[in-house]
Amino acid sequence: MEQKGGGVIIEVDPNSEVPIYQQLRDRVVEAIASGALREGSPLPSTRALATDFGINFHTVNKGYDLLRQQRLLRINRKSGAVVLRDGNSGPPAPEFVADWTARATTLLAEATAHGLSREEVLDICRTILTAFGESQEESR
Amino acid sequence: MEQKGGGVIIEVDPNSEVPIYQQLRDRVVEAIASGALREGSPLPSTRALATDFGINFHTVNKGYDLLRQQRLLRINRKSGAVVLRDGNSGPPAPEFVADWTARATTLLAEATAHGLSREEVLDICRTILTAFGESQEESR
Amino acid sequence: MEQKGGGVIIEVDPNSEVPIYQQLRDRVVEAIASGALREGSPLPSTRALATDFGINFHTVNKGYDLLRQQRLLRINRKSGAVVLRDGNSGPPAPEFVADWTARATTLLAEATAHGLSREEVLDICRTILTAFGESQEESR
Amino acid sequence: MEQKGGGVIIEVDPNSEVPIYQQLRDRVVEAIASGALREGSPLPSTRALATDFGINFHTVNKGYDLLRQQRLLRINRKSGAVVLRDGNSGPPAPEFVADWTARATTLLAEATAHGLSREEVLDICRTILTAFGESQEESR
DNA sequence: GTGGTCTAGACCACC
DNA sequence: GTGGTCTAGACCACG
Repeated sequence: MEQKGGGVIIEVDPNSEVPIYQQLRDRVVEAIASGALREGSPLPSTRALATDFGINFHTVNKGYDLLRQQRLLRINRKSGAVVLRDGNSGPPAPEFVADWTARATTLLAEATAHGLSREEVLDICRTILTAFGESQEESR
Repeated sequence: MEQKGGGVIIEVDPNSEVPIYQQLRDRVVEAIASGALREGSPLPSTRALATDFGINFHTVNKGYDLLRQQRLLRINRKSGAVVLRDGNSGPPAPEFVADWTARATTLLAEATAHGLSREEVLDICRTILTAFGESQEESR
Repeated sequence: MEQKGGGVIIEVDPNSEVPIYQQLRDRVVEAIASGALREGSPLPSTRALATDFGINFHTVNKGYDLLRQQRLLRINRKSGAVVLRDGNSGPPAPEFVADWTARATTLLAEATAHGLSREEVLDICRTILTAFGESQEESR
Repeated sequence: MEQKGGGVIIEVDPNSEVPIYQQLRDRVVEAIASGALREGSPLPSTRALATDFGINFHTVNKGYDLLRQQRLLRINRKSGAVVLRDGNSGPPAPEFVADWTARATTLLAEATAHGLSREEVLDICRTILTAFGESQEESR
């Protein structure tokens, strides 16, 4: 999956533990967060992306469907898949925040239990979020 | 699963879509992060916890096994399951940090894509981590 | 478990003191080392292999799971179990080498303590490794 | 467990995955291979070693028993545990060689499957065996 | 009484 | 059809 400029945005690892459709979803979410994809950006057709990755197009379909369920993607028969929202499209739904907080709690607990200090965890998070922000600047 | 003081530490929802053994793992990790469980703390025997939750002991076994794989639990034939480390047991393995950071990237991307600002995300993380810290204070 | 050519690759002894799922893991590892199984080779479905061996499919599952944990097997819902790597799939992870060396130290110490000389031990190792290499040649 | 010279020979890690009695056995075998312990060398009494390690003396007993089963240790009520043989006490029993070769096959297969080449494996084995030999020189 | 192993059989989700 | 999950119940080794 490539950008107009030629930079490859998305890659998946067929040998990874995590299912391919899940990887696809994750990479698209990250691309939206980093600004590489924005509200209204078109995504490749499922078949095009499937041949691109050398995977079954049902797998791509499933990944897209996950994104649709999360209100990040709109899928039309004629216009294909279009990014439905990005970081600048307004505040999140309250139920999303609740669900996300629960999942964040588990993830942060894992870091804490393994010995990362409060400040180390926050530093990592800051670094990740800053990287998103900088990419957004660039892509404007 | 209860503490000496009588407070229930861990609960599991058999109707959730996330597997029971996974929930068990998550709750134990959170209990370690919050200080409710510490290095050396004994966990209930698989059979005892199973009857406690009204689930099969194999399910408990699988959850405990996940924690063992993550080096958070030691399982002995005689002494049962014992917490192997907590937040004060020293720094994490480098591989863990790398893996955790990758997972955190995806989770933070999700928040960003849905419209949470950098500061909002950091505030939520701070709140969660502070709650862990305060619980640890209490349990001293 | 058989090959196309008809040769039986894997056998398991239900009366051994070593657990069946462990035997299964060991035999698969040896089959990969000898070239009988290669990167991409499909393994029988858990249920099929179970009836083949006259054992329960949960036991096969556990053996397959061990191989998955060691990054030797990929398990998909649709394509079943597939060998993830073999001797020609690139160098090992450093952690693996460290862990393996520790285990090899104990095993070689055992031979030395029982009176096998340095050269005798190396000869046995050479013979085993050569047998692996020859099988790989044949299966090309 | 210490030598006359003061050097600690044996240490066990209570937090390891591998059972303590197994670690004890492994360390004793390695000590014999390296020449730190020789035919006739006395081992500490089970109770002394147990208090030394801060473990149950039954655990030490079990470790010693494994060594007795392998004809490496003789246990008398009055004279305590004595090393029964070392690398210079003559050739091994044929059945030991057969059993050892089978276990070595599995271990070497693991290395091969993970990508270590024949020569790399042999180099590691040579290094380990050389380290044993050099220690034996020193301890003469 | 503990965990470890194995069997048997059920239902689910996915493709 | 596949694997994933859960339940139920059995026997063993260990301590």
